[in-house]
Amino acid sequence: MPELPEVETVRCGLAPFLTGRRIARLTMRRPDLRRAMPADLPEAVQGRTVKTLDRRAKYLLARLDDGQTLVLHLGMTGRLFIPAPDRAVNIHDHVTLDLDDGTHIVFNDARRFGQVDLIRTPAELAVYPALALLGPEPLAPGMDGGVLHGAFADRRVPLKSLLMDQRVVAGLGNIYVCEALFRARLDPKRAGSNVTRAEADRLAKSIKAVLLEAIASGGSTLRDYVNAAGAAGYFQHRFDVYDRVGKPCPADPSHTITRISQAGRSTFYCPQCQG
DNA sequence: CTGATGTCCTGTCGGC
DNA sequence: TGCCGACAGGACATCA
Repeated sequence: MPELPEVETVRCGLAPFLTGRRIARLTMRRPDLRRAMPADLPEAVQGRTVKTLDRRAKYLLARLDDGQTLVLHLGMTGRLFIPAPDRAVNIHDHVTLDLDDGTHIVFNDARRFGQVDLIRTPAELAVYPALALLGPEPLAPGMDGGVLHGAFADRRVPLKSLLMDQRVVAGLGNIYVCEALFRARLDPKRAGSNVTRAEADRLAKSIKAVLLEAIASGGSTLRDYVNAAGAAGYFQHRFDVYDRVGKPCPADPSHTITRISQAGRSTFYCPQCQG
């Protein structure tokens, strides 16, 4: 579900509530997500104070005062939010957090593709596989066309798949890959190795632009995503190509947005503009 | 190494 | 209205 802009929106919304607060209680209502949560998670974090809530790619990292890191990934349908006072407990509320000031936070994930894990030490954090293999943050100052061009060299994989690969650039998913490729007017089927430096520059700028705009809009809400307060984002109204099969191309209304399948996922693009 | 496919799980939507 | 299949924002394993 949530790609980088949605995760960043959640982080911004929850950080003020979590930062400096002590975890009074963590409740595991259902530990068997895609990977099981550690059985001793509640005891391990109880009484600890959250120093910061950070984001790496699509992962949220709550740094605790004893050197532990609580890792959360929202998968496809995960939500992390502060429920309204009258909200009833839902069967997909897998973890709840109670903070020392009475704040209540819910991790809800219908499809259970998400992840909640505890990294016990900084040393363990440094080698945690899911994080250690991640490529550069797309919004980092150093992430430019040169980085992409280097990562694309000798790769015959299509651009779409390369950008979905979290080792190439970390945090993009199906929506923003499609949107960035359209903005850069690049064919999703193009092999990485024949992308020029100028095209890579264009792509890097397009990725940054679409992510920043999406973050400014509070992310995208298709089915499940909601921000920290449980509200929907707005960026879905500004998609150029994603989920717009048969609709006119925003750049030239005489063209039609088309859907193809790449690596088992839908790709939306304009065959003329991105030819 | 590559690229395609399958898998985890539940919900929703469109078509009949 | 009800049923059924297709599809869904991620990440990873497995296969040829």
